[in-house]
Amino acid sequence: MDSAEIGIGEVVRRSGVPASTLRYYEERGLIASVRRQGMTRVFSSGVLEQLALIAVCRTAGFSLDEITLMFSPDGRPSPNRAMLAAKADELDATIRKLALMRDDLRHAAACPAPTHLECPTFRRVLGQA
Amino acid sequence: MDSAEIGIGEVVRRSGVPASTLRYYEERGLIASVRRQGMTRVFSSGVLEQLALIAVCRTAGFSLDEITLMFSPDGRPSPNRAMLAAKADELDATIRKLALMRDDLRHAAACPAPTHLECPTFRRVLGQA
DNA sequence: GTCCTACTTCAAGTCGGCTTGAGGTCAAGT
DNA sequence: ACTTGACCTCAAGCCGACTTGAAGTAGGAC
Repeated sequence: MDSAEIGIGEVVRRSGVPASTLRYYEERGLIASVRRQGMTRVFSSGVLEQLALIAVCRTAGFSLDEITLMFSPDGRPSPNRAMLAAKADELDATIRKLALMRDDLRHAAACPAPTHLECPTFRRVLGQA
Repeated sequence: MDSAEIGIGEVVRRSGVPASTLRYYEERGLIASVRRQGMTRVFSSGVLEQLALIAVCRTAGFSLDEITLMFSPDGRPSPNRAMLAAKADELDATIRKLALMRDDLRHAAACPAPTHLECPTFRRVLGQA
């Protein structure tokens, strides 16, 4: 088990996520503290992984509401398999666009042509969107 | 050449981007209308490709300011090749995370294990963030 | 016992990215 | 001449995701 209990300060130190954001996420139901010790929150160390997961989802463009629907506050995926699969497909389309874009950026960084929008390499990405 | 001139209404119809957003983008310097006809804007049809480019960049998580720096309002990439290459690298890292995440979502949609965070397949993504 | 530091709540503020609304202009149709 | 509809400007509003600030508390070191 990696269910060691850690305080909010340690979560901040180890995750880089500010305390204000942790409280906000808890309020929104994205994470949960296991209990209170006096007034202060006690988290399971598993929250660090949940935070990583949330960060990746945010990068992927999902809103906090969407993430809440995808994963319960204990970090387990939602039982709604269809939704997860749909999100995976969404993500897959995004990834393909971004890969083209990445290639085009590299090309743009290298290619000296002034009329870039007429360069066939560069134009590929535009057909996708 | 695809420098046909089109009105804002046609840009809206063909791009799906609302007129308010087009005006906002113009104000921000992301796009430019070639001239005014009376009071109304006239765009080059190339603006449709610029809008597609902007949409992809937004999906990639770039801010309007970043996009402004990367591409001039006529759609040509910024002369700052180092920045473009850096953005490409950034994007590449993002793509790798998203690809892991996509695989994990698919796995989560298929895998019935309740203790998902302990599943090795699922945990890969967390090491990356 | 009182000082410090880490924590707490709650309301309000900020920022990016648009959207909305009021009020005006212009060109074409009837 | 007048209405309609597409466009305009400018200021204000809105939403998501946080951040900030004021005011309070719990627990340990001295």
